[in-house]
Amino acid sequence: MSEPADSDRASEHRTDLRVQRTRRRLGEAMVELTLERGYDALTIRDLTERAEIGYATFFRHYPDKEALLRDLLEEVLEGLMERLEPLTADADAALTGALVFEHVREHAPLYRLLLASQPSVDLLGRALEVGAEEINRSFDGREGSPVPLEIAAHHIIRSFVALIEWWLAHDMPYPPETMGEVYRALIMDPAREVALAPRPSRA
Amino acid sequence: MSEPADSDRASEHRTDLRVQRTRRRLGEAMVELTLERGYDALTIRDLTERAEIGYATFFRHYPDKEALLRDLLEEVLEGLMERLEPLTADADAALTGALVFEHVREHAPLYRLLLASQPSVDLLGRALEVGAEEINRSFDGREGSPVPLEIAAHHIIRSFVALIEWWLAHDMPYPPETMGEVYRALIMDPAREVALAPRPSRA
Amino acid sequence: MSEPADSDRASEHRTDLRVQRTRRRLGEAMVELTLERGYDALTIRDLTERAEIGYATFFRHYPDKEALLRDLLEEVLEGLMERLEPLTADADAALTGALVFEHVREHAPLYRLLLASQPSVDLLGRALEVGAEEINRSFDGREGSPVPLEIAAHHIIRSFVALIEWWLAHDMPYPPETMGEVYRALIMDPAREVALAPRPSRA
Amino acid sequence: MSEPADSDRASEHRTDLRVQRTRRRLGEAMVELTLERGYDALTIRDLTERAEIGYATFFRHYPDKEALLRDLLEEVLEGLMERLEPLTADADAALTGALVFEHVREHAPLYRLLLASQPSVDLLGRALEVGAEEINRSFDGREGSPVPLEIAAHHIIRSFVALIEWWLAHDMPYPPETMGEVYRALIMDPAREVALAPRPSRA
DNA sequence: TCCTAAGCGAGACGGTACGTCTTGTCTTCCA
DNA sequence: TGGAAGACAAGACGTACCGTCTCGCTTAGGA
Repeated sequence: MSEPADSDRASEHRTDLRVQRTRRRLGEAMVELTLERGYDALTIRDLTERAEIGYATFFRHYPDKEALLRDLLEEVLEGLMERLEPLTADADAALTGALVFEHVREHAPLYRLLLASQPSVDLLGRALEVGAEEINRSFDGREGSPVPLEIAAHHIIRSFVALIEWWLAHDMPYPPETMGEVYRALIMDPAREVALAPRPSRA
Repeated sequence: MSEPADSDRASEHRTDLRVQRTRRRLGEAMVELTLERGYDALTIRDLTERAEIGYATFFRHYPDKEALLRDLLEEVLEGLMERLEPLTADADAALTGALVFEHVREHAPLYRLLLASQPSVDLLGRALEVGAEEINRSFDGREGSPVPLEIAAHHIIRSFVALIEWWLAHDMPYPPETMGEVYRALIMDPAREVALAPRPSRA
Repeated sequence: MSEPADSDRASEHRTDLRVQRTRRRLGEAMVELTLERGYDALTIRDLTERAEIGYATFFRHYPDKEALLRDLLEEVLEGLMERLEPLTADADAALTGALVFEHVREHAPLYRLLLASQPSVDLLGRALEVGAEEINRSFDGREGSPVPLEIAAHHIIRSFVALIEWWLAHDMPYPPETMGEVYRALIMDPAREVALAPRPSRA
Repeated sequence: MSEPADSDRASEHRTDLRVQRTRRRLGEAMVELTLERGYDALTIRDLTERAEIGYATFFRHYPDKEALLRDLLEEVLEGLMERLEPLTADADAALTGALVFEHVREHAPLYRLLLASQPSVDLLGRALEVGAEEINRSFDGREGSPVPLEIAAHHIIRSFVALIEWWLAHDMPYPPETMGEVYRALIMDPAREVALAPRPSRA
């Protein structure tokens, strides 16, 4: 159940079992090697040797290293974005935050990959800008305050990710629920208070 | 006058004026090209061509691309660290924060370079860990709270940098003083409250 | 009816009509493409595309490009060798020569293929050495002369082929009979005179 | 004295001693390996390994394998063409022929290379067509005969080369003078007689 | 007439060579 | 004599081709 849908990754070759096996091996090699030696230092030859496939075969599946990375992260990034959406003004921050941390824990290797490869290919960054914009809209129309709204939105998203990074780097020492509380206390509640003067009652 | 102390950068060639000229040109080329095309995409050949020096000459001054980067950023990173130190529990957050933003504005190109090259060579990251540790120590001994101290320290540092990033990316639309206030309201005050004293019960 | 005996070409697949069709198409593609672009430049993919058969199917019939070539040329080479045999010392050179040119004209495409592929796969060369040896034997025992017999034999064969090459390259501008005469006058008669009898002193 | 002018081979790099060394090594490797395994079978990697230079270095000197071949053969082909020119109707065939065989003997390895690479890159063939045309012109205006002039010219050139081929393949068993006589007796005199009815007196 | 063996198209795959590009070292040349 | 120019080794990249293989579909030709 943890790897249910290998089916929809890339556009072609969907049916052949060999194709799935090759791509799975490449993905595993990518995760392992990126965490061992860093994304940039990886050679395509390294990947194919670790995956035990032919060198040229790599290019039959992906045009370059980054394409494989995207393919691997696409799914988890979508999952993250879905769970980030509810971070609107009114939702229960601790709860929705905890759900994100749960998701991170379930896909820890891919999240580590996402963060380790961030520098070269800023997949995360571009996704987060979308997220920030969304929060910006959801807050919009509320009463102003000393802190501009767009700054608050950006702050929420970036600080959240920094929290995730810290959590993974320290091997998830607290449960997702605790991290959700931390998120609410340290990030979401202050942002609400400061960017939207009267904090909406959570009933 | 603006760049008086070229003296201590690298180990050799200290006296020759040509050496200073060569390094200055390389530094300028690095800043320009990194902002144009990204740090990773830069070739040493690109740098030497833009700087109008011989290809091999580069290696007489720096062992690789990263060494040039370090040389350029060393100074500004030190300046940043100095201004980050006062961010202890009791200092006036808005004021000390504003000083940091002032420093950023004065060295905007180098800060852009610092942030643009962040992925590949995490100079900033390692510096910030030191900063976080420092904050951690300055907070230490205080009374506990729902948010672990180390998380709060990490959060303060990272969120601050994210704020700087946003400010630079949006071409510094607010004055440093305003940004200092934002920093205090959005980051420092909440962190103090939540990590150093039992938050008032919300029930 | 024009190609009745496709039966003995290769060892297997003898009965199936589809096999014969596939091989015929490959042969035609080989002839066309070699004359268009040269034997060496041909890709097996080119052949199968022109022949409108599957790529892998090629290898079900021939282990490599050269095997197809051999298969195509085997028959015509045998025909050539048969017609070269009578070129002994005493036969009527003009007549037997003309028979060879007739054979060339009848199988002009294959002879062009033979000559165009000569460099890479010296089928012709090895066949001709056999021919030269045969002539050598047929001349043997005759009286010596200023020109060593083995040289004369080699000369007869090679010059003959050069004549054929010229004739094909210029689109057979003379009838086989004329070429037979040319062969006799330019090659065979002089060789006889010079290798078999003491040439009259020119002093 | 046998290899006096390495200086003018290709267009650039003329002065550097390293360049000359590299090219000399590549040339030697080309000659050795072509005679060992054939021109077509040669890999650029083979050449660079035998020459003990880096793989990529090859391409700094020649765009491909054929360019190296041309560079090597340019000089000797010119020498051959010069010595082929005097083969006009009136020159002393045995003498001028002998000069060609001398040239071949002096540059035997390069001539072997020329003949071994003939298939793929018909340097020789194209040169010889020029030679044949020249002979054609020099004969022209003479009285006709049963053998068309253009055929005779082609025959002279091709048969001569076939003679050279035989001589090299059999390790030059006769001296150049003898081969010059053979050439006159087997090729030139008959061609004169048959293509230009009254042979011009040589006195 | 059916049914079984085969030929066949499609295409994934491992492997190898190519020609290009970049890095860092080292040598040659020149001012 | 010291710095600029650039040749060089090493090796990654992405492309092209070869020859092998497996999977299903179709079809020939014997029962």
